[in-house]
Amino acid sequence: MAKATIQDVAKLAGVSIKTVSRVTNREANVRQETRRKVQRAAKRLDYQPNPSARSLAGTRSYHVGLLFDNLSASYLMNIQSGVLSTSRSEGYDLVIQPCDYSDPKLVASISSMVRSKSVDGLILTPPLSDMKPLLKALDKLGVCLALIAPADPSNRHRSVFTNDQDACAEMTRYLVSMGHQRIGFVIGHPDHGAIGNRYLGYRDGLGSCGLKFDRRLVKQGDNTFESGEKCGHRLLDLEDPPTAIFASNDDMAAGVMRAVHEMELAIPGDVSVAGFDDAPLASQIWPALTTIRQPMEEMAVRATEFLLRQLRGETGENNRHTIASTLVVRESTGPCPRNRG
Amino acid sequence: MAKATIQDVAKLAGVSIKTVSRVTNREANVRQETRRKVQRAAKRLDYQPNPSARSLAGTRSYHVGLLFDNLSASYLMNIQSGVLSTSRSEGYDLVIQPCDYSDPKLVASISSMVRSKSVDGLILTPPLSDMKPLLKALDKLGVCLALIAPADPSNRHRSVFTNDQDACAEMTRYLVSMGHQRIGFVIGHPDHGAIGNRYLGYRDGLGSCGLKFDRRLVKQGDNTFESGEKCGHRLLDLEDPPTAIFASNDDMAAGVMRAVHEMELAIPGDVSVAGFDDAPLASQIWPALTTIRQPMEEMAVRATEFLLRQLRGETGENNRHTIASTLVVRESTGPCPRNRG
DNA sequence: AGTATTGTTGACAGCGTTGTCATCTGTCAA
DNA sequence: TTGACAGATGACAACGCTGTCAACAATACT
Repeated sequence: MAKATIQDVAKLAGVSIKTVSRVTNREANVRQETRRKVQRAAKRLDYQPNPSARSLAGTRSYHVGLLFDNLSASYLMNIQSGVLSTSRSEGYDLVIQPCDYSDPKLVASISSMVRSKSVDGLILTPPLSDMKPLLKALDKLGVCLALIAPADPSNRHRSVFTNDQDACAEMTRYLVSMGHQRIGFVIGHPDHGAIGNRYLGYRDGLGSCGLKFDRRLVKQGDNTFESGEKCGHRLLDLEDPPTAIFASNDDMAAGVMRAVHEMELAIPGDVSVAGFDDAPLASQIWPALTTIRQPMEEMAVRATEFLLRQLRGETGENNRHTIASTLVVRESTGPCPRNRG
Repeated sequence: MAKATIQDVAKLAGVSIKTVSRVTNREANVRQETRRKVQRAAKRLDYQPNPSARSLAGTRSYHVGLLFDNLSASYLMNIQSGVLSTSRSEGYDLVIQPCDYSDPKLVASISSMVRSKSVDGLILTPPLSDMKPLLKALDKLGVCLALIAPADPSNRHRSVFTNDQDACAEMTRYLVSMGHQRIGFVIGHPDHGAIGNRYLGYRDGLGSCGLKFDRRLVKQGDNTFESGEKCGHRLLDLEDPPTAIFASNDDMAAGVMRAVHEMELAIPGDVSVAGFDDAPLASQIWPALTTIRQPMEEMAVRATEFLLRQLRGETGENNRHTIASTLVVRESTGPCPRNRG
């Protein structure tokens, strides 16, 4: 009942261990018949290559790393789940590395981790996917990279994007279609790349509806609930407050909702609130949040596929993949009060 | 700049590789002076033992596994974070394994995973930590185990508990102290062990306040938001509905809150709502949820320490560790309406 | 027919570490 | 002084696999 090794399979199949190795690694130049013989033997013995031996002998570690900054971000579990299932299914193992993006020694500590764990490739989530010095250092180390939602669609690295900008333009147009003329916006963390595109989408949306952009209706948040609450208050305290507020993520939108409640205003009766992400929170809050669903897990799957393809040496022609985010209308948005009966 | 190996260290220190190995593994019978010489050399070369070589040559894999059932549970990130940092700091690596506890082939698939990844030890979260057949199978495989929040405090495995029962009794007494006489309760998923203790605590609390227990005020949920909403409606539809509802976790409490909102009742004006966990949701919802804070990350740290100690062969006298959960009063609970002005 | 080319297979040497066993040193009792 | 013994160190064979290279078979081209 001891674990079967490559030797056992070779003996049972009547070939050399090297041939078994070839079959296991899907190498070319093995006769169909031989291949099948080996596969049957492997199956009968429930053979599973020893990862340690593989990485010790070979040049690859069969590890991919997932780097993320903020443990508490609600979407991380989804990303992790996508990366995990995809890499596992291709025989790779996942090494998880939380890190602090504000740490001045970040590049050094990640580099050292990459070397000591010897990962073949790395998947970066925002805001790490935007840190040029980090990317450069990792390139130099020779690790393959795949980026999730970087701000800048440079072609140097394989990246997965969502159409943040278009989706936000759509959300804005939707709000306008409900009669809102003064729409507040809460910007996300400035270092968190792709989230900046949401602001651009907001402006696009305003523009395409012929509404003039008003700088006073835009406040700077930092992706946290607390910052959303603060910005919400600042917007509602304006002389001519907005009738709708669009926040760059759901956490901040929830913060805005709290501000609205604290002012004893009704949602969406007095103020409509919209978010972005479709975090679990969005549907569990009252009233349920109108938001934009970003298929995080799918993005992670795509990014991992990108990475693995690259590790296999396949030179895909396309380095970028865009995944559509979609508007989800729930209860937190409604007609503009001034336009109602 | 290539990675230093044990050979390099041995040469620099002027000893054999075996001695370096002894020092690295803190083995006995090495002269102080020799030990120091080796340590200096290792430091100078930034030597880090190759994990693959270690596990290939030795009997241990330096991997601990984390098994969990439900990817979406909000506390998983915290658990993972605790396990990760603790095991990493002791030179162990983490292998994550999401699984489906309702899968009839669960035991088989986990066993095979344990063998193929060859983990030295495993940390189980609910409801996996309660599945006797699984525990038995893993015991037979010879893996060390540490359980997080199992229902049954058997002494066979090292486990970490919270005082769910006491904390819930306290919450119940708190609600009674606010004048509530009819307190509804939403039970958690029946397979999710420790959560059952919360129901016991609720009954304890009622008892210690001299309130009679009313079976009609108790509804069975399954830990999800949706089940909380459903139970909330069933409770509020009673002829003599409760003035406070205590749900076994925050997700269900949020569901109850939605039900209350849908009935156009005020929180806590008409109905008080309380939860358990102190998930992020609890403080981001309006009104912020009164709940019980369960220090998940700390539990994970303790469980991991347990496991690592066991792997090191230290036979601790105590196999159990209890961590205190604490009441967090926020805005969703208030005086009973009938008792007010 | 002979030669070059391509496809298929195996022998064997590592990869960096630990486990086993042998060797060497020094200490202590007889 | 000798022998016994524990402590300290090293030589060397694994561990299970991949990479390299050589050998051979089959096919295509002169």
